[in-house]
Amino acid sequence: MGNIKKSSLKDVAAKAGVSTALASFVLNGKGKEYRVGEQTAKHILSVATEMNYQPNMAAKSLRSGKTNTIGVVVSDISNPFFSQISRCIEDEAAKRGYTVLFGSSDEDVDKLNIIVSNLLSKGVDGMIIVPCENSAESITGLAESGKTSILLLDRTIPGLNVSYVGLNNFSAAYNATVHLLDAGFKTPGMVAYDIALTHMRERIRGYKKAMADRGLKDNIRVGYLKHNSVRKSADKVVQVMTDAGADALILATNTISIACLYAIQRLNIRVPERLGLVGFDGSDAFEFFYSPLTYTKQPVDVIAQKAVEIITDQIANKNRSVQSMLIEGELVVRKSSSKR
Amino acid sequence: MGNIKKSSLKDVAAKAGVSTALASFVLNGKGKEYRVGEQTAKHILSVATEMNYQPNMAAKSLRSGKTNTIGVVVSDISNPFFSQISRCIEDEAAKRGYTVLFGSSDEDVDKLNIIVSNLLSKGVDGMIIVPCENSAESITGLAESGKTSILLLDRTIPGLNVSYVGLNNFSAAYNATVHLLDAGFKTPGMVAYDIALTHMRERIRGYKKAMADRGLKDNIRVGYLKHNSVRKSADKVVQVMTDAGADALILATNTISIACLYAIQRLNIRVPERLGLVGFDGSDAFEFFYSPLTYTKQPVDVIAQKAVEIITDQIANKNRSVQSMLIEGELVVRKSSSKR
DNA sequence: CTGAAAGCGCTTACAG
DNA sequence: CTGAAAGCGCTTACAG
Repeated sequence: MGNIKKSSLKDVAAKAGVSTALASFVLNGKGKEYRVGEQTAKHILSVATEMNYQPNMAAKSLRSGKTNTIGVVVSDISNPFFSQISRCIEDEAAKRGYTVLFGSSDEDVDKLNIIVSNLLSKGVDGMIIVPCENSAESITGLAESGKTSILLLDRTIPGLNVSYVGLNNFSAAYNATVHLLDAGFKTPGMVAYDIALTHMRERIRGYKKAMADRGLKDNIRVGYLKHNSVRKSADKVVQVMTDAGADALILATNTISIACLYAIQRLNIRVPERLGLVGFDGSDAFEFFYSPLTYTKQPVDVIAQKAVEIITDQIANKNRSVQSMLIEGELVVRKSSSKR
Repeated sequence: MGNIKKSSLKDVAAKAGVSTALASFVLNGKGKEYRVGEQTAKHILSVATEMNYQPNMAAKSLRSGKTNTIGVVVSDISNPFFSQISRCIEDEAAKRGYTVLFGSSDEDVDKLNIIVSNLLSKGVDGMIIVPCENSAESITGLAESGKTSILLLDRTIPGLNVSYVGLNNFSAAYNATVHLLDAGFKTPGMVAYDIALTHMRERIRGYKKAMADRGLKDNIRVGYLKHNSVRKSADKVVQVMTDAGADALILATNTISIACLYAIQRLNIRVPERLGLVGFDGSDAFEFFYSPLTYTKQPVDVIAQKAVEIITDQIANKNRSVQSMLIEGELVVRKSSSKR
């Protein structure tokens, strides 16, 4: 039992009767490149396997300046949207030989800064960041420092020339609104967050534009939930908006959707008869709500895939070539938005 | 822009006009211990801040043999139960100065082995592992190698003397069964997975024991879902069990619960009139199912907290002192298990 | 084709 | 109270 010393490159080299250089070449698959004898190579490999050699990543990193690690800062990894996207990022990164380090900012700049700073210490080769409110300054600083590659996810920072992958929020909200209008609803409103982040702004803008395009400028109603008391404010906002005449609601995020469903259940409002509904992101809860929810589905796998693709590309090519990409959402139509 | 060189300890020391030793002591909070002059200490600290010094973790790890990192291997981080527990682990670990590295095994030994091997390379100080089927051998090997501290989560490996934190599955299932019987159901059955893992075995054992204690040995019915086609097999199993006379079901995991709810909805079985229900783990979906679900709640935060506490303790004390802990679940009673 | 050696950034006995 | 120096495990020019 216990304390079996891990074998080092040196041990392997010694046992194989070669120099550490040779062992290193072979073990890193650079045997051909450095024209190591085929016999020698095979021998080294078998010795390494036999000794159960595990390279010490700390040493590798220290020497190479690369960690093959990317940091991912989301809002909260226990939120279904982010846990799904994290899982996809993990898989996609693994395919490319990268390990992922996660952190949850809770939409708080201070936490975000601490996480970023830790990731920097860990020497991540790049970071995928979901920026939170008031994080523009520190992220800009990070980007300009050139210490690591950055890609923004889900939301971007206007004016900052950094890669970004996210949903086409504008069109998603636009389409949801048009869908409700086409289904016969007259005065759809939107329930959003009281935050100034781009994804939210774009969703609101998409809704407003659709209303304006249909000549319903005067019926635009946006209700704002407080980020730190979603459930409570949902009760109020849903009440206020329906009282004011909204006959349908576009729920601007996953969490907002759930919170509003609870509110609607409590307020006993009939869906879709008295209130049409379009949710965001999908959830098992949407299926079991008595009137299954129509919702905008984000292709999480595609988003994750593109994000990892771009960031690893950036890392590999050392090019600061900024690439951004908007992914189109998909409207999944169900009962909650059917007038009849 | 670009390529600002990160400042090293040496840079800080040079600028402060001291040796790297001194700088190292002070920056690691060991100034007192090594009796560094207070002036000197302050000066070093301010220079470090000014230069925005970030220690290079790779170098620290290489030198110290510690990474202040723990690896966490769950089944699937996008599964709500695991994403929640991961989040709690992250927070709890951060409090203690540890960073967490996650991996998802998908209940597959090969994937688990790859992840473990990667974590070992990364030099994690300890691992929290949710063992999957057939992983007993490799985990035993890992434990015996003494290369890292291990704690098993959610499930354990019988006969392996390793720390373990998980729910008291036996009593959770026992209580759920008794609850259904007390509520007036006569022939509750259990829907479980076709796997031999301890958490599942214990839940089944708890159910059977409760039935036996109530003299209902002959009415014991356990239906097994296939792990790789949960939804499909749920349709069949629910049908078969109700046909066979089950008037209530205990759903043995979160995923099983959701799958069975879909099946019940499709089969149009009235809950709780024709079928009483107790789910597992909690979910928003449970709330919106037309007959809100009674369920066994796992205190995820406590489980995560204990797990991190024990593993960090093990790491710090280098003691192989094995500690195990069973956490009691809580039955949240709702409509789905009320006869009237 | 192969080996000896420098050096990545840090910590820590060891001297003073 | 402070400094010079070894060494953690690896990679990679540089010689041969």
